[in-house]
Amino acid sequence: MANSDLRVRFAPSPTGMFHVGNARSVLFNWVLARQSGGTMVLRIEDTDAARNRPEWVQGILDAMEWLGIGPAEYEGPLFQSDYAPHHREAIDRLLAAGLAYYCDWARDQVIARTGSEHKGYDGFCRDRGLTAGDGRALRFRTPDDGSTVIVDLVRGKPTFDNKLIEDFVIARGDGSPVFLLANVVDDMVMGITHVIRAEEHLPNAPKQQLLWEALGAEPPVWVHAPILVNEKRQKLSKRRDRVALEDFRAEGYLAEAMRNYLMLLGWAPSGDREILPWDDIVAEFRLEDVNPSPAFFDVKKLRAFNGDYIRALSVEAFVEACQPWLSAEATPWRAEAYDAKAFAAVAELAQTRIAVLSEIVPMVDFLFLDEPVTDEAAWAKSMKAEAPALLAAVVEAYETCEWRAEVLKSTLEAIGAERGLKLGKAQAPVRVAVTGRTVGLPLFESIEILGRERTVARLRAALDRLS
RNA sequence: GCCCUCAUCGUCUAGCGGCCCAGGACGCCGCCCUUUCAAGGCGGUAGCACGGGUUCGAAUCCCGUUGGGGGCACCA
Repeated sequence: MANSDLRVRFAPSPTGMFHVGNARSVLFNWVLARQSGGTMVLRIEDTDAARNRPEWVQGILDAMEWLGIGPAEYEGPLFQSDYAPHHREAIDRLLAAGLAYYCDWARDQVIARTGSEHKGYDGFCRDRGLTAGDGRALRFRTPDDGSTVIVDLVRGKPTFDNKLIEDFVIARGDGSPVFLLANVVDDMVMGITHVIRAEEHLPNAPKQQLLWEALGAEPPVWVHAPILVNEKRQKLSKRRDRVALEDFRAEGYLAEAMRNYLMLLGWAPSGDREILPWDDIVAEFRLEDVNPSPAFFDVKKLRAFNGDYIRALSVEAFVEACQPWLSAEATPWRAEAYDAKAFAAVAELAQTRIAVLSEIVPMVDFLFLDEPVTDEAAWAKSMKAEAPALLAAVVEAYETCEWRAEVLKSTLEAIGAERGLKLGKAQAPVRVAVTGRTVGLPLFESIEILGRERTVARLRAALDRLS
């Protein structure tokens, strides 16, 4: 699609958390703008004072930047609150055209009148000729017959019976515009041609299209992307589910993996590929091919993607990527104890063993801790009857043998063999004594890097504990 | 309740009337490799919701049923 006139927008409200659903929405918008040579505008919908704080806005900008959508990639940020004059003007026009009227019925009165919470407003104030007044909201006069058909790139042409669209509120009793109106006016003023958002907005589309038409403008093309659901198939919620982009980032998910995974929810590239270069995704993505049904946001699969991305990193890049977790204030070891060279030496071995970057900490902590954190279950499982004698023999040998992984291995192998133990069995008590765990990096390479002094000391400590 | 919407392995999906007794990926299970654990390799498990049509032929088209989801504020 080459259409440099295309203008899309990402319009989050600064509610304090950028979640994966938001991430997918920006990505869809941005990809479409990018591949058409069009423009994406970022509009912060800050009209609700209750949920509007400067740091939340920064959070949106940061999240986008992390995803690879920096300031140069969009127009804005524009703020809805700056467009109040336009909202006012639109309201006046609708009023003048007889398409809007004042109504003093509050929600609970509407409910009392119809006897149901879900029947909705029935147009009671339509012809009461109310003028502007304190507490009187402004309602839009919707058509009595016909239907409203919206053009939606992923869903075809959803059709709504106008009779069923109530005369909805466009301005509150205090005169302030409501989302339905403000959102439309902003899109009109900003020249938006394609409104790409989540499916939860689908029911708003006919109302908004009616507004576009009433205001004399050509409605946009709509795109209602399927919502993301949890394992119980409910819409992802920040209260219930793990959805904050920042949390995934803090846990060590790579932005590249995240955006690749997100784009594959509801869409698939050609061929049997899933993990593919971002440029390929940008080139191939088609909104028309997006599956309209809700998609489960599967963290397990995201994790698998992330592991793939981690393994695809060069060792240098991997070392670099791990730094935030190794030098964080929360590391279990003292900051001075961290040894960059030692880490660089084991990095390659660790790279295939973690799926999210934060897992690097328990993987290498034994190198920087004065004493390893001993997992008691691991200890109980590995320190069997033959352990004392075996460890004693290992101490003796390790005090003098050449300090190289191959030698350390063959030495232990020989000691094990004397006792009828294969290497797999013989290494267990040594591993627990040195690293505190039953699983981890290849043992002899780890020991070589740890050094003779510390290794022997740990073996001795374990021996002490056993006696 | 009303409106809208969706429906291929447990999950994400390929499939757009014959190439499909349905392909890939995640998960799960085996085997190989192996210094634990990973990674990697090989193999396996499992699906077209149901019922009617249309057609020589349907996962693919139509209708209905069932089931899922979203929405129904003077929030956004």
